[in-house]
This record gives sequence, structure tokens and C-alpha cells, in this order.
Amino acid sequence: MGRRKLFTREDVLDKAIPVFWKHGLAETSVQDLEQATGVRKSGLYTEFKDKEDLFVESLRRYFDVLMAGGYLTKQPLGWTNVESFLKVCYGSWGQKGCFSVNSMREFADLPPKARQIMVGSVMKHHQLLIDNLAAARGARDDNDSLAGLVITFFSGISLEQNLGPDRARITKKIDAFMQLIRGKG
Amino acid sequence: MGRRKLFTREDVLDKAIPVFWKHGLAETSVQDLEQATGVRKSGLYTEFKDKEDLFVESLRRYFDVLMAGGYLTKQPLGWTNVESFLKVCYGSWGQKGCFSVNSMREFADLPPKARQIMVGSVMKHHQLLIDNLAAARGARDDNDSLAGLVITFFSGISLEQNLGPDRARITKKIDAFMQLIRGKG
DNA sequence: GTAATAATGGACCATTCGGTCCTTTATGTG
DNA sequence: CACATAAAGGACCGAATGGTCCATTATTAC
Repeated sequence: MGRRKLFTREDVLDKAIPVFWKHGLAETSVQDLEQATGVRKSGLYTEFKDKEDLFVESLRRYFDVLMAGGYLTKQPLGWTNVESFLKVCYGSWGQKGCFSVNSMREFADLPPKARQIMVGSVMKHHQLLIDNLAAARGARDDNDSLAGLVITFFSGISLEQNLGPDRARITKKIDAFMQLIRGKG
Repeated sequence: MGRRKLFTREDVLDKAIPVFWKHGLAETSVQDLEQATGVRKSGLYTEFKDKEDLFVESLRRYFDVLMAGGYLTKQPLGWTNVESFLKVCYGSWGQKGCFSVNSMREFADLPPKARQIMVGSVMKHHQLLIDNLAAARGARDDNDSLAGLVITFFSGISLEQNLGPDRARITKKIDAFMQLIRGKG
């Protein structure tokens, strides 16, 4: 046996996520990642193939941890879950908005694996939203369409977080949207 | 008198806009701009202070040209204008979505002047939307709130354009949203 | 303690970056 | 034609980039 690692893979990812989240793949330098993770370049390149690989794994872990929260799978399904989903835009890992939504901007330049994760995640959320809407409103034809609107609205508020509005404003916005789709406006 | 310029300022901007739009400020190299505009570096740096300046001016021209379309000022004000606004997300300059929405992702890293233009534009659109909603629904207290939702939805669909959905899908989404806010759902 | 092992630290590399500057070339005036 | 003027072409710069590689150091098993 030799010397043992001073870091775990998850440690590195959790520290890399906020950096990629804030600055994106292209605008994040390896030096930035060294500083954020406290792991030297050689260490990073031992654990990950290259910068893109580190980005992809960060994105994967982001969804893994986030989905583990189960905001759209809590029983009973319904409006409460939909609202919980929207509130994911408050952020995590010390960042505002959504890592994936922020990455959409450079979608075309992202590695295929990253694109795959993102698209897959959207589809998964879409289906989960349909299930929750069905529980809340019954099996209606327009559940699919409405789920699409919810996703779009989520993208919007998540992106707007980059402009740095206070939480009260965004909460009111979510409330207004929930009222709208619940038909109590 | 000496040799005359082979390009106009507007020419350069119109050719730079799609590049910045697609790749953002950071991921666009001066070389990319040379190729896209057909103007050599020296020419670009004679006309513009630096890359950031060219970006800011591109953004400014984008809004100038776009707003000149008058999609939110056409008389009579009302729902039609709101829908016209949402359809701006179809794109222009050969690009999909919205240049400004795409730039929101790197908002924090943008030059102050660019941020100023973007924020100012959002406020302007917000007010124009309020005016149109007032014309469409009467002077209601929640016009302000609803205008906010429209802007957020616009951000969402514009961003989603980066995933490359077909126009039919996005049109249906806009229709569904319009139905929702017009209260005919 | 000693040898084996594996991660760390950091020198190093080619390339690309944004940006400057000088020479060349084209266009205008008389 | 000759001169003046201004833009175009492109060499050039230091800095930063992503990535490689090796010597050093720390930790294990014996």
C-alpha cells in the first residue's frame, strides 16, 4: 500500500459544482478548480480524464443529489410537489438558480454526455410533473401541455436568479404562477 | 483624403451579434469575430475599444433593431402585442431565442455597461407589458405581477430554444400560455 | 527501520488568448 | 503623376490556457 488520497471524488465534485454553476464550463479555468477544490492539477487529472469530464461528473452528481431530495416524488403527489419543484430555483451548493438551466446557454458547446444528462433530466422532470398534475387535477388531456409550461416557468425563474433578485420577490412570483395554474386567479 | 473603409459599423455589429449570441462573450474569440465579420483585428480595434466594447455595442444594436419592430407598442395595445412579444423568442439574425436572455447566464461576468443595458431593457419591457395588459384586462392590481410572469415565461422559452425544439412545439407552448393568462383555460 | 507504493507539488509544454504596432496597400486630391 | 491620408495585412507580444510528466514526499506492509 502507498499513501492514501487526501480527498474523495464526491468532495471534489461538491466543490467544483458551484464554480461550474457560476461561470460555466468555458469560463472556468483549471486553476479556478484547483483553488476551489484544494486539489492540485495532477490530482484532478488522476481522478478525471479532463476538464470536460469533471464538468460532466459535476452535472451528474448535481442531479443525483438533487433528485434524492424527492421534491416531485413525495406522497401524496399533487400541487405541493409542483411548488416544491419550483422552489428548487432558490438554489443549493451556495448558488442561486439551477446548475442545469445555467448550462443551457452553452448547450451547443457542451460535451455530448453533458447534453445527454440535461435532456434526460428535462424529460424525467416532465413526466414526474405530469404524474403530479394528474394527481392534483385528474387525468386531463392538457396535463402534458401544462407540465411543459411549468418546466418553462422554472427555467425562467432559475435564469432570472442570475440578476440577483431578493427571495421575497421570487416567492411572490412563484405564488402568482401557482395561483394561475391552479385556476384560482 | 485617404482610403475609404470597406465596412460600416452596423455591418460589423450585425455580423458579430450571431456569434456573441451563440457562444457568449467569454467563449467568442477575436479570431471568431474576424472570420464572422470579415474585418481584420486591426480594423476591429480601430472601430471598437476592445472585445467587451464590441459586445456591448452588439447588445445595444440588438435591442435598438428589435425594439424598432414595435411589437409591444403597436396600436391598439392588448393581447396581440403580448403574443407578438413572446414570439420574439423565435429568434432573429439567424439565431434562435433571445440574445439578451442567453447572456443572462454570464451576467455576473459581463461588463457593467452590458448589465445596465440588459436590466434597463427588462424594466422597459415590463412596463410596456403592464400597459398592454391594462389595455387588455383593464386597470387591475395584478397587472404588474402578471407582467412579471410573462417576462419569466419569455426567458424560459427563449432559453429552451438552445435545446433546439421545432417551431411547432414552441408555438403550441405559447398558445397554451396565452390561454392560461387570458383565463380561457 | 526499510522497501514498496501511490499521491502530491510543481516544473514544463505547446497552443491560444486579447491586444499592440508597424509596414504595406489602396484611395483620395491637386 | 505625385503626394497625402487612412485603412488593411499581419508580425509580434506577454499572459493565460489545458494538459503532461517527473521528482518528491508521505504512508503503508513487512
